[in-house]
Amino acid sequence: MCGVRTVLPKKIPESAVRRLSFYHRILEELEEVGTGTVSSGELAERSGTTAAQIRKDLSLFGSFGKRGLGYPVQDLIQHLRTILGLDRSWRVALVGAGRIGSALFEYRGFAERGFHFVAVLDSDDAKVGGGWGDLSVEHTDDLERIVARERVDMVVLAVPASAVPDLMEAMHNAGVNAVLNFAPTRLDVPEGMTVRDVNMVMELEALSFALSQGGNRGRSGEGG
Amino acid sequence: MCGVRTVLPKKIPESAVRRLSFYHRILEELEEVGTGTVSSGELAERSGTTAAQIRKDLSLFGSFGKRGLGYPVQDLIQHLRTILGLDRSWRVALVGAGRIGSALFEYRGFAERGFHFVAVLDSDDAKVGGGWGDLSVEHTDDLERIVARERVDMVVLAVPASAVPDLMEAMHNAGVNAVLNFAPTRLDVPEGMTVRDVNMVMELEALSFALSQGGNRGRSGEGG
DNA sequence: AGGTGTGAACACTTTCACAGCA
DNA sequence: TGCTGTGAAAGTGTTCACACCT
Repeated sequence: MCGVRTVLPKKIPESAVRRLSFYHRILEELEEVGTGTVSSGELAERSGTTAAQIRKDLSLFGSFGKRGLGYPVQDLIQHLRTILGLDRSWRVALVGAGRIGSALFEYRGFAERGFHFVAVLDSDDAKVGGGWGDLSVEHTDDLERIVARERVDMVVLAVPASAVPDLMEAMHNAGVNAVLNFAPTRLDVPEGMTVRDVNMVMELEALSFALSQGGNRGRSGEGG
Repeated sequence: MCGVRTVLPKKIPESAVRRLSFYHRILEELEEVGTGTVSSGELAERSGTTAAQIRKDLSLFGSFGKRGLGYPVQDLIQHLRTILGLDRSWRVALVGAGRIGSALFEYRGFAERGFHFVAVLDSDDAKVGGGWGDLSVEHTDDLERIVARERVDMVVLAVPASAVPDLMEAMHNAGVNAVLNFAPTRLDVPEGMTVRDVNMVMELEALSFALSQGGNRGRSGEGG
């Protein structure tokens, strides 16, 4: 009872979480190559941040390194998994069976990381009943029931902006408190729910801005 | 020569650009309803920020409002269009004709905003020659030629991570300096090129983190 | 020597508060 | 009076620098 522990009494910057997620990915690559230990300097080089940043980010959660040596790759991966909640699998419902929904549904990257689709919903009667892999499309009217039945942890929301408010309420009632939103609209987020927005048009507009303004060059991206 | 001008001698926070993009969208909705003037307070309410934030953001580019009144909706839209580079259309090449590429290609939201696909590229010979709308898929080996021929302004990059480095070099040589990257890897961005990353798995991991950590609730999203 | 962990300095963003114009 | 535009204050995130451990 005095090994390294994952403590968390501070508030964690949004940006730090994104970086941790990225470190995790890089560490997995290192593990595959058989690297046993890695220094913050080397991780920095590979992730495009600074060594200090990495040490700070990790120190938000505990002391995982050995002075003079660096971080043991396998241990650190395991710690990051625990921190990020990747040491379990997540049950995800896809709401919106359109083009984007379809692409997301078929994208293998999600399942690889432990995010599994357990239901597909749409409000279009013509789509309801259709087969998507092992699943068949159900009606959004039944959202609450489906969430309960499938023990849904998260929703991927790929519907038109106009459909969002009603669905938000339904999800809230159903006890869903994590949503990945592709609708180009600002959600009214109830207490206790976490929402992340992915808005590809806005990303293109940021590029358009950069090209138009001449300045503001170089990396400006984020991890949407 | 003393009307409102769009000045830009400062450096613009990344976050401000994203918000401007969002204000623009809201203003268009207001215009449709026939609103002539809007105050920073009202815009704040609709966009989920604060009035001060909005005034600061806009003041980075000029003085578009009238004291005691607010901002004239139509004028402000026009100004934002100019600032964001949305007063013209952009020629976009899609590199990577897989599932995600396909969904992006068929997504109407891009064209509505003036982003037009003018070429589709892939490295898979089986896909080359296939018809995508009016376009036919071309080989990534010809990237430089295609960029020149089609006067490509931006690339949407939807390829596996392993293909990225070579393509980055080709794009750089071709003079492309805006890339929307869907590959889950950190690009090495040459001077003068702007890259924005969209990484949906990382977004899910952020949700996973939020659910796991109990704390850190409420909106945490961004505009991907 | 080598590299972590961390308080303190710094830089950047957001919020406040108010002068000034319609 | 109402609301913008903006310096100054507060807050947040990043970088520095060094004590400390191996």
